[in-house]
Amino acid sequence: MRESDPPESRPYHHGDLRRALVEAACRLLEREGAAALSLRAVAREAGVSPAAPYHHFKDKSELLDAVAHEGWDKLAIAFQAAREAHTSARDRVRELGVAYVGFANRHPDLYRVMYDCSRDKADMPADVLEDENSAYGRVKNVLISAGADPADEISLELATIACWCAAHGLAEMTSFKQFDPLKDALGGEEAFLRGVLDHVAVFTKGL
Amino acid sequence: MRESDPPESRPYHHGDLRRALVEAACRLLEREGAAALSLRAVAREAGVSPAAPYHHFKDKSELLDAVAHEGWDKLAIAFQAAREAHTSARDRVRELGVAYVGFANRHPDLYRVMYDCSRDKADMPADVLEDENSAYGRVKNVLISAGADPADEISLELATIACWCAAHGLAEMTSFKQFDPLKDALGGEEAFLRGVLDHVAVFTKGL
DNA sequence: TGTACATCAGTGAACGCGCGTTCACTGATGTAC
DNA sequence: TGTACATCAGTGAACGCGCGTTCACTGATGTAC
Repeated sequence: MRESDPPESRPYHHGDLRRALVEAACRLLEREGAAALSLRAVAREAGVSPAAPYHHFKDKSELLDAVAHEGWDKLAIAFQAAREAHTSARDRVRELGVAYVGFANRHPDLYRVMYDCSRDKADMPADVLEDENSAYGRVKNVLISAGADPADEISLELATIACWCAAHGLAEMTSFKQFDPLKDALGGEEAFLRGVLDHVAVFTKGL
Repeated sequence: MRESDPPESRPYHHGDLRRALVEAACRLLEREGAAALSLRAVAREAGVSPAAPYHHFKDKSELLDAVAHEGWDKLAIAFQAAREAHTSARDRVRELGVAYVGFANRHPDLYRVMYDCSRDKADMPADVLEDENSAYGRVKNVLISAGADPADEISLELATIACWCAAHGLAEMTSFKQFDPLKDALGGEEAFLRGVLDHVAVFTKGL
């Protein structure tokens, strides 16, 4: 209801409709889920005509890209917090996983959009992979800072992929209702995540 | 074109339209992907009117369930083959993973449907979880037969979930084009999967 | 400081599309007598 | 063995829906003189 609260107060020109659309999309994702995320619905949520978004995005997929980008930014913040206060290599890798999966668990539909965009961009220029800010680069860096030997390239790549896949798998599956009893037995979502991640180890030279 | 090959030869009554629809759906998944899997498209592929499927399935989601079921059956066969000829606990767990992920890699869109159906059924009666033939039950059994202590219940559950999540994550991500160079360097898809899975270990009492 | 005008960022109606589902129907099948 | 009839498994036309996108438009803004 936010957008229709003062319906006549919004000026003809919006100010920053691009931003407003991305935020409306995020709100919709939380409220109605990924299946409800149509361009028209986003425009509606932002209180604007269905044609308006086309002044800011080439098409629907460009809007989705922006939403995904927003998501990765939010995740980066969650990572920042997790990086502190853990000393052992094992702990740091695990807590990165907890941060990643916890984020996906708190924003499952946003995470879906993020993941799908990455997937579709799978044939992007390779240097994106090496980007410090990409999830992939981030995982690799944590492994290195946790002691992995960067000289053993192939092994490090495989370990990074293993980490990311395990995190992604858990991220998608952690909301299975089937796990609820176990979560309760362990004392909540985070304890459950730590429990699962404690049963996995990643190997590479140096770890 | 299979269905329109002898277009006038098909009798008015189909014989086993239910089966034919499930097979048509699988063909569509391979050929056009999950996004193209509409009820109408399946009927079209089977050479039948859009209303015909309703004599065999309550609605679209019931057809999807049948397709997913078919998928799990196919996966079970792949598992059977993987169970043989590996002796060490580590190898057996890993080869189960290779079989699972390899299947998902060969049939990515079918795997999507299977996974989505499981997800939607997440509030099913709990005994499905314990079903020997469920992916979950199967993983757990391999862990036990590989030496995991079934008495340490919580730990075994967590290890099973860890396995399944890692497998699912890799299953979804293995088709990322970004990994192609590494796959080539290692000598193919299977070598890549073994490489990644070799960098992960699952812990529980007895392993 | 005031005005003309190009540009920008919206509107709202319309387009064609494919979807899931329903409906009244009809052709084929098989069973009872 | 032949026939009447209930039942089954299809047809094809139609429903309403929401979608992405385009279009001609108009109101607001800001810049040049």
